[in-house]
Amino acid sequence: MEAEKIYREILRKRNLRSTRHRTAILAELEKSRFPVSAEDLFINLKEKNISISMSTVYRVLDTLVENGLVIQSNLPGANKAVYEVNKKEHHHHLICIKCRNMFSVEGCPLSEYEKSLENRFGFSVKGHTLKIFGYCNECNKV
Amino acid sequence: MEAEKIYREILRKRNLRSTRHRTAILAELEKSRFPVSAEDLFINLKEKNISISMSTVYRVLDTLVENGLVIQSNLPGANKAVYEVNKKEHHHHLICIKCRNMFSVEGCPLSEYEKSLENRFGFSVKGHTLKIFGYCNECNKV
DNA sequence: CTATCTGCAAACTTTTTGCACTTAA
DNA sequence: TTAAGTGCAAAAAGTTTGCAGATAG
Repeated sequence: MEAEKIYREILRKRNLRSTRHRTAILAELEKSRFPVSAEDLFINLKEKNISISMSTVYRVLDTLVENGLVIQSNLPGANKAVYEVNKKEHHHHLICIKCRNMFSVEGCPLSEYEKSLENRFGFSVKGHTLKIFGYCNECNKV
Repeated sequence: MEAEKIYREILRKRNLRSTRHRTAILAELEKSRFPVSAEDLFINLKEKNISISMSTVYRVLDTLVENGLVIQSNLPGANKAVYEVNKKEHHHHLICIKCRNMFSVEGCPLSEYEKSLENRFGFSVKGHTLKIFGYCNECNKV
């Protein structure tokens, strides 16, 4: 149960109570290769015989998002949110328009661009999201 | 009624019937400085005494999106979609986290980056969305 | 012990759908 | 004339909330 200790630690740092559900959801997000919806989480936890309700899933996700542990985003066309752990390394997403999987890529080519926006428009940049759409390596093969 | 002719033309090119509602929604989107929700459109049209129902707004938006005339997107945290005309010039969005307005910026710094993704991951890029969050010029002044 | 978390059921918001009627071409 | 568009009301899908009971610290 090393992993569980880590989550308790993370939560404690933010003055958040560490509950069975919060650690379970963090663990679940941590091990997922790509962002998942609230319902995905609900189903995954149920499969592990963790008893939880949708309202708790949403409430836990809300607190985790508010505390910067989790990132919430929306795919165009899908009218539900997806969630992923906030890896502190800034990253972006490759989204396959065939299999709908979402992959993370580290690194970011935008810092120069952001500076230019501040100069041109007086817009002070606090962050950004970049999503790249296309066909993933697997789907290209087919 | 020059403008109306233009929309009829645009629709005809795609083999879409030109209806009062389609041209009205296109016109509405065209003149909006930033993306609007289905409900915004509904209200704006009602204010102009154009009789329309929400289902028609959604159905019209769906066809316009399918035919590439309109772009649909979702802001994280807001659980509703927003729509804008698809200006063929590729552009990005500045989103003010205070006043929530969304501004368009032309130009794009990402073509080199996209090539590198194709090389590194075998991911064939078909498009991307970039949203920049921060404080707009107005909100910075306050 | 007590503030916080949780489950349930109900409410709310956004979007979709079936069907009868209307309209563009 | 007729295939496509529309309004209405109802349903679906996603998310939020109030409240009574459970739990972490």
